[in-house]
Amino acid sequence: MERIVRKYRGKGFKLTPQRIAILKFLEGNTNHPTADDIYTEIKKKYPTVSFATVYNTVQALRDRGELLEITIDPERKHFDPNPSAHHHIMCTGCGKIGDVFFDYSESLGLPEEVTREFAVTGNHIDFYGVCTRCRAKTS
Amino acid sequence: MERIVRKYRGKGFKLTPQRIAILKFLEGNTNHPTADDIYTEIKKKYPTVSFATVYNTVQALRDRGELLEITIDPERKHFDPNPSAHHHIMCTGCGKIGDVFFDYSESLGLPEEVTREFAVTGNHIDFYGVCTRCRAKTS
DNA sequence: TACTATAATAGAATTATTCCAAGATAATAA
DNA sequence: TTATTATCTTGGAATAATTCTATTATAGTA
Ligand SMILES: [Mn+2]
Ligand SMILES: [Mn+2]
Ligand SMILES: [Zn+2]
Ligand SMILES: [Zn+2]
Repeated sequence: MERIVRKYRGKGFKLTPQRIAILKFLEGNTNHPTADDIYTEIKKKYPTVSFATVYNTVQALRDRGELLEITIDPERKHFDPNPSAHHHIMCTGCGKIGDVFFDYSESLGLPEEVTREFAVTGNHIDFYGVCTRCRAKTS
Repeated sequence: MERIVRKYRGKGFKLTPQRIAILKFLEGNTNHPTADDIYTEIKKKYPTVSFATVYNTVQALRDRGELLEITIDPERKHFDPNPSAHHHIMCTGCGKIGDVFFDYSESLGLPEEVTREFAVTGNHIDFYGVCTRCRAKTS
């Protein structure tokens, strides 16, 4: 917690109790929570917290490059406190999202008809699969 | 149009005028339209068409593997009448989505810690970039 | 301790998408 | 053809995710 406070204080990022709670929840979190996941968690300690605060905070973090919005799930956005370039895999059974830490950049050259039209700035791979637990169920 | 009718008739896919109009609009369409794009277009000829019909139809097509739902745009779903495996690139300026026809499968091996947990079934790459027109504007 | 820019909040508004019940019609077979 | 019926279309309501707004509160700073 002290680490978090130290990291953000004095960077123009105002640290309120709600924000600190959100930052603590996100710190090292690899579950790729939704806005509702964050809201539900913070509400335990701050029952009056609002969705507006959750969205405001993740937007502020996103704008500072501290957090990524993940689009792999067609139903809703998921948030990732790890802003380093990496990819994701989602279980088509339960929706669980896992990390894929591997840099494929070297392999992702684009056809000339694409580079003629687009100046490429980034990429993200969505993998799909079935997790261990879901395989156990179905079999 | 006759080709479309021939393709779907007798496959348990009931062909109504609205559906034929949607199929015609999608046929060969590489613009990755949203539900609203489809609705707006069909409404020109069938002013009473509803969003329910648009969504019902794209769902029916999706379930038959004739159409893909694209998640590259965090704001809304886009639909792609080309169900063959391919990837996409979106302009971060105007949102335009282009196709990337290249099979990267060979290069997308996954780390063992991932394959230990997930049985991989598919992948899709989102590329980001800036299109020609947007580059012209900004410079 | 006072000041002020910024944040938190409730709730309304917006937007995308799904659901539902009633009427309409495409496909099929007599 | 015509009758049958499963499926589709439709308007509108319902849901769900996200954003906006006006007001009140407060963190950081002087
Ligand atoms: Mn991640
Ligand atoms: Mn495409
Ligand atoms: Zn699973
Ligand atoms: Zn553009």
